[in-house]
Amino acid sequence: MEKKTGKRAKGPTVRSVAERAGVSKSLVSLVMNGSKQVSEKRRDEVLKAARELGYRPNALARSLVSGRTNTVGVVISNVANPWWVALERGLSEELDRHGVRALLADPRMDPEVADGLVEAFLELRVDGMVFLGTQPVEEVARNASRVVPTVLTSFSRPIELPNVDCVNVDDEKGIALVLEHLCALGHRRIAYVDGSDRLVTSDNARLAAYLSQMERLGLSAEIRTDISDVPLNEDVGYDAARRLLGAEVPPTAIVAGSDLGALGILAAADDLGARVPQDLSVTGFDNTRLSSIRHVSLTTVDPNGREMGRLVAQCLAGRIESPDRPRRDELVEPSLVVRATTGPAPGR
Amino acid sequence: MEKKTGKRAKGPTVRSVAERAGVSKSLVSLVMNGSKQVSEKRRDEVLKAARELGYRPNALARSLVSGRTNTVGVVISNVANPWWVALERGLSEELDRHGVRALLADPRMDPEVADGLVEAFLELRVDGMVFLGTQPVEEVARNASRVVPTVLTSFSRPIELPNVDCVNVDDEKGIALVLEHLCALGHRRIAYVDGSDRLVTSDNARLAAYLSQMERLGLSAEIRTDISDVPLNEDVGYDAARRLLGAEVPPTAIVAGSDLGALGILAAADDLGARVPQDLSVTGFDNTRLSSIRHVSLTTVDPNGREMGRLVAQCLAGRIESPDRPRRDELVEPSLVVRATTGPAPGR
DNA sequence: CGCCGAAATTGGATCGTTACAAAACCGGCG
DNA sequence: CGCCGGTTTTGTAACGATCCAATTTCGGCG
Repeated sequence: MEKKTGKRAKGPTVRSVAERAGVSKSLVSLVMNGSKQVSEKRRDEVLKAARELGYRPNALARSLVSGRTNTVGVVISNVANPWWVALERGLSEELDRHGVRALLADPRMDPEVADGLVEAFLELRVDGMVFLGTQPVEEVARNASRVVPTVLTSFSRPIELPNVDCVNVDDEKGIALVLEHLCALGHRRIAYVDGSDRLVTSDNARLAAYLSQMERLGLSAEIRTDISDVPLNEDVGYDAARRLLGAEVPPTAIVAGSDLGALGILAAADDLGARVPQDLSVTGFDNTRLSSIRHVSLTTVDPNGREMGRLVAQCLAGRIESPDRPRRDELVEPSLVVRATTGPAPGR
Repeated sequence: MEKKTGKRAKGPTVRSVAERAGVSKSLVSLVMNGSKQVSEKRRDEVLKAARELGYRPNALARSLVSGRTNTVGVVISNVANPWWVALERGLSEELDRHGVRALLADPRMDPEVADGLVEAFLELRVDGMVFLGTQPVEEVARNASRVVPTVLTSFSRPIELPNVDCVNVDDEKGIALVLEHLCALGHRRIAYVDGSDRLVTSDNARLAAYLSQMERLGLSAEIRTDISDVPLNEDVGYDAARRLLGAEVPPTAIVAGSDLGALGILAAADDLGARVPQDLSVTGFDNTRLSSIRHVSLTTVDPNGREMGRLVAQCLAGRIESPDRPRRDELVEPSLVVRATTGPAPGR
């Protein structure tokens, strides 16, 4: 009847509000943006008209002219493994404070999908990008950083790009906390289990930390590692633990590079009849929800994700403000969460 | 030097590409959208110019005129509890197939944040919205559905709104699978543990299914429930199990309304010295990553999240096509995943 | 009463794209 | 050579907001 079929019903615009309130569209714009220099009277009239029409500003049009979207894209490497939740929370909270909103995207572990996703964000003209975790996105992140302010966080290995800020947990400190804890419990034969991303096995910060800290503690002779060439997961941890525990002189404690890996170790201990923590102590890394489950109660390192997220947001906000300022490389202090999987070394 | 300070560097536009290729901007637009009726020669010239300039179409401008963003907003009630992962994956995959991208948002369990998020999506003029899980978003979802095609999924209770599609797991079927499995193992004293969202305790579909199915199996006399008035989590499950197992004639099996609840039950059994599954069988619901951990190995119901996601996408795509078509209310068939927490009833 | 400066309001240009109708091109045919 | 039908190409008007310079309003003051 009143609308041409085929066209979708258009919502109210600044124009229709202006007509209804009997003012110019410029004034409506001023009111909607809370300008101080409009008279009380006009402001009320405009707001009333807007309410009556159910007016909602069109962010597309706004951003087109203003050049800012107040939106940042967050690419989460692997949504299935919820270590990122605390980080994302801190990030969003802090961004909120800057009037910016985070939109999340899941690349589904597929580099091509990741590519498309980032492309979509860039076409949307987001003000910045955050890459959360290495897996399928490293190359993509590189490219994005040439176009828009970018922050990387929780990459498993150091990345130095011009104009890109990085935020990471202090792996060295985290591993040190674990080893000191185990040492204090009398452990000496402490093994380390981890995986690696497909690209490089060489610079795994946690592994490096294990090696240097063992040395510092005078335990160089006890160093034993089992490093897979795929990312650490439960199965990888399980297999590694079976190998380590099957040795002639098995370790009394196993440190894993992630909570998931530690779970695999726990399962292996179960299967081999080793009691935790009486016969074997096990630690994880990340303090995911998994580790806090009563049935698991894993001693682990809390990377302080919320704080990391907050830092990421601050870096990003800063770089949006001044895109060419020198790069920041932040380390966040982790803490140790002692639960039920660590105890005194056997025979002590 | 060459750019006025203060202004952010503007990227190449359809106009600059046109100039460089020596054609009109209309033609550039046609080429970028893959129109069939441009000559080979022009097409190549334009593409070359675009490549050289690093041109990237501005989705804001495009959407402003076309009226479509090819983007849908997905609000995930609680990102921390990863039951939604499979669903989101199915959803995104299917949307991809329709040329639509999903942007996720985390309301952080805060209704106000949820409100702001949805408002932002609407201002971005997304083509549709998906609400994934009840918690803080129900009212918000109601409002959104008046403005834009909307699909609800995994709401804990049935919602009937005009023009809103719903996709859910068939709770009745899922509970039936569990009870039949336990019955076949010889269990009769099968208790049920669940929570509820703060709004309504009354219509919890899984609880209702438990009641009706127990009756169907001739076990009306054995019905025993422990329903909390907060959402089911590990602690709630733990407390419920302690109460149930402390009874004079304790159940030989406990069915939980979620995996997390089942984990609490497992922990309680542990603490009370009840062996699982020899003394007590336990089942969950959702088949989250948690349940598949070797150390847990929970028998649970798999809601077939991927399929649900796919259906959500189809509903949404359909409703974007024709916003006023009758509402669809889909149920997805779940399946039973038998792991290590269920076994023959004691003394059998 | 007329004029001043500050405050309030407005018109029109602009952002980067698509839509649409009009114009240019092109080979062949009468 | 002029004209015809069909394909290519182009100019111009949207889309819905913001920005900015120009204009109107207004209270007070000489």
